[in-house]
Amino acid sequence: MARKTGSHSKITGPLVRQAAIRLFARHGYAAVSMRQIAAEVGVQAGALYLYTPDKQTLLYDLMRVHLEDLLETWEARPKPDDPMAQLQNFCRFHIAYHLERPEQVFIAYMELRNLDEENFREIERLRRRYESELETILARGQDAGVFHVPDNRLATMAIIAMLTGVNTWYQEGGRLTREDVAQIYWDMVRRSVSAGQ
Amino acid sequence: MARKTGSHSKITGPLVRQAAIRLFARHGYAAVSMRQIAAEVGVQAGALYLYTPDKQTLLYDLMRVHLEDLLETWEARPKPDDPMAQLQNFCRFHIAYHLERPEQVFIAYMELRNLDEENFREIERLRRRYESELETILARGQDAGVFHVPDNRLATMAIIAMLTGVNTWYQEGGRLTREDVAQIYWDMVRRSVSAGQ
DNA sequence: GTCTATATGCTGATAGAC
DNA sequence: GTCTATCAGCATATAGAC
Repeated sequence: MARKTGSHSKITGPLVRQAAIRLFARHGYAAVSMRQIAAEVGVQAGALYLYTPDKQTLLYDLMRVHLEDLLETWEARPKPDDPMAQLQNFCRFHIAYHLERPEQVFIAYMELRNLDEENFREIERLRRRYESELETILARGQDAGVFHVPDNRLATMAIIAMLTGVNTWYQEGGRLTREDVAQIYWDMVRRSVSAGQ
Repeated sequence: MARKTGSHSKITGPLVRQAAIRLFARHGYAAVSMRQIAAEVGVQAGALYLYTPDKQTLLYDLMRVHLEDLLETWEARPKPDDPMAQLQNFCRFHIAYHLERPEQVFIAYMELRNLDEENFREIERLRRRYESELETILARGQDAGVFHVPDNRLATMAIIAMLTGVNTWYQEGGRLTREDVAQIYWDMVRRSVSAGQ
């Protein structure tokens, strides 16, 4: 792991972030020491402070960037016209995006309580922005008479919890591909917001 | 917080468990020290070791007892005959039981990675036993032609994630009572496993 | 840009007095 | 049953050499 002295600032920064993601996801923020992160990167602990002012900011930045990327990617995605296609689009996007980066997703959910109050508020603001994207789709579909949802806010939370839950059990190379899973979940979501039998 | 010297073993044990639940749920296992737990109880740190051999076992016991109580309470509950009523029964039970003890639920989900390998296996075994209760209900309903579920295992995971998600946003004394929430979620679950339009 | 060395303080757990 | 005192180790963060 040892690395020779030299100029590496352009690559060490990302390596620090990558090592922190791996270790925070596996052991938890509080259980991981700056020494462990440094060892993973191949530098001494002191050198980390060239790339982050402190451990707390390192965690906050990981979560903030994750949520900003999520929102940016979603917003850049072409949007279908009708509500049913919009909901399908959201479900497929959510599952695909979250399965693609399980460690960041895990950190963003599990380490909220380790954020400073101010950092916590900003992360929650970003999360609410994402949730409101789905809530808007549901509201429009409800108005159009396509969806029959007893409560928009609850349906939003229920669907997001259901979709994000895939990350807790999905295993690459298992019985089902990501597309299989996305298809099956979309089928359940579709029926959960459609008129009952 | 200070407490006078004396014989309190019958109450101190439960108080230690209660304090650990509160603190682990709020700050996370790794971030909580034995000294903090002791201070919350009103004893010195050394006294805790009369009630648990070590910190790891304290965590494990909290999670194990929580899951054992969950299973025991579920198993003692009268079971309806037809699959639709069984599913409704499960949904209402799950939401009610989990909203009643949010801290234990939180710990049981968030602190899995802080368990020793052996302890982890036992906790996972208990969780699987609970999940299989729902899976069995879905399988029977599928056989009876009442449910139309594309994949039993996935539907089980999807429904449990959806129901447990209530704990992340529900606030006592808010817009909706627990019964309102249980009713709305049951409505969505029912439609998600019924034949589509 | 990275290193070594260090400050200051907290950690889990134990020993022995009362 | 609880206390005080303590061990040995690791934590975050910084200072200064190269």
